[in-house]
Amino acid sequence: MGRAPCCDKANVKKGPWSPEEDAKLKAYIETNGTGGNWIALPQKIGLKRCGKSCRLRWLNYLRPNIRHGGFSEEEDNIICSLYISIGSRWSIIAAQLPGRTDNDIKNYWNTKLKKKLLGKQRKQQQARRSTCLTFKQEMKRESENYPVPGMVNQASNWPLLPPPPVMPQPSTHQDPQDSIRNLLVKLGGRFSDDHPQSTTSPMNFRYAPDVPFAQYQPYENSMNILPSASSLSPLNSTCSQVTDGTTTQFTVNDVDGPNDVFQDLDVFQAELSELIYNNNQQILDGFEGFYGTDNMVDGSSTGTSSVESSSWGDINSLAYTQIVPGFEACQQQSIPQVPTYDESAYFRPQ
DNA sequence: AACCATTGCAACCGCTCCGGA
DNA sequence: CTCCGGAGCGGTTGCAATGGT
Repeated sequence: MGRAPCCDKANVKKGPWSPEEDAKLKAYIETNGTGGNWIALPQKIGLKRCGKSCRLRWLNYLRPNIRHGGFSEEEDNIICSLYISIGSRWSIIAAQLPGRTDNDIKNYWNTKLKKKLLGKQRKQQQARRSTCLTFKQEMKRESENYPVPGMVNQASNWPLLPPPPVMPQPSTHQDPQDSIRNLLVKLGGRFSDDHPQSTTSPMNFRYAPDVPFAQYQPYENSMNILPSASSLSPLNSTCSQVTDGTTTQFTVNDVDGPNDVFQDLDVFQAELSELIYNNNQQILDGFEGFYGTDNMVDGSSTGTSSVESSSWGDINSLAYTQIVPGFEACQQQSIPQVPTYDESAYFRPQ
């Protein structure tokens, strides 16, 4: 037995709103307000619409000061940074962009922003792939000379690696109002350096909207937030390996300890581009496919839904593959069903 | 010009949260 | 404390507009 519908589905109109309906709804709300009861509102004004539909129409379209389209670079940055830090919590993101609705931002992300970012990445991947081909051939030659039955990517067979890419350095000035950080704290988030005693993971921030403001709970299994790419040098991270005979488990450690998040908003855009530029095709394809968070970093369950896992997995893949050299290789080794990827040659366990 | 594919956006659906009884 | 109903949210769908062949 399901829940009773909020309205009589047979007697409500669906689909696009007519100008007359818009005018009725707008006039009533501007005069009387919503009255705190959307369900009853359509009957009051003689609209054959579901209350939820009225609410949506008002919030997304009729409400004063609504802006549609024409997102600025600054807005792009805010959306990206918040998406990475708090995921697809569109209403929270929208709250930081005056005049924007959650629906608008959601649509903008899904239809433009994501593609825009991934488009850059694909170009870079093509360039990088050709470089990798050389290493692939090297590896193949070497494995033919020194075959190890049943073992792939064993450390002793790894080719010498090119030096890691030079990361953009953060600007030296410290932005006094780290707006994103402040926002997240304001929303009830937590940073590792705010609560040193709770550094159970190297980067243990997670936005926790379900936790009342200032009541922080440990999120030991939570997904880690993307730290400033430049604040975490690839050289300062290690990836330890434990093999149980059937699968290989990797753990990412940042030897520098807890890291602040979003150290400098000014370099965010460059960093984001850098992140995306430097990811492999498999992670990229994760946007269409799926990587659950259960397969992330420590392999522990996060308790998130599959849908949520997908989002966080995607974004955190982007983050970690940049932060930790060879993170993609970690992923592939702990997810045996994922086909082997040539660029694993870039990773060498320490 | 016609057809098909893609894109963008408005709207819907179903779920969770939350406050009041 | 439990239940119920409304509000709010995020994912998904439907369709018109646009672009490509």
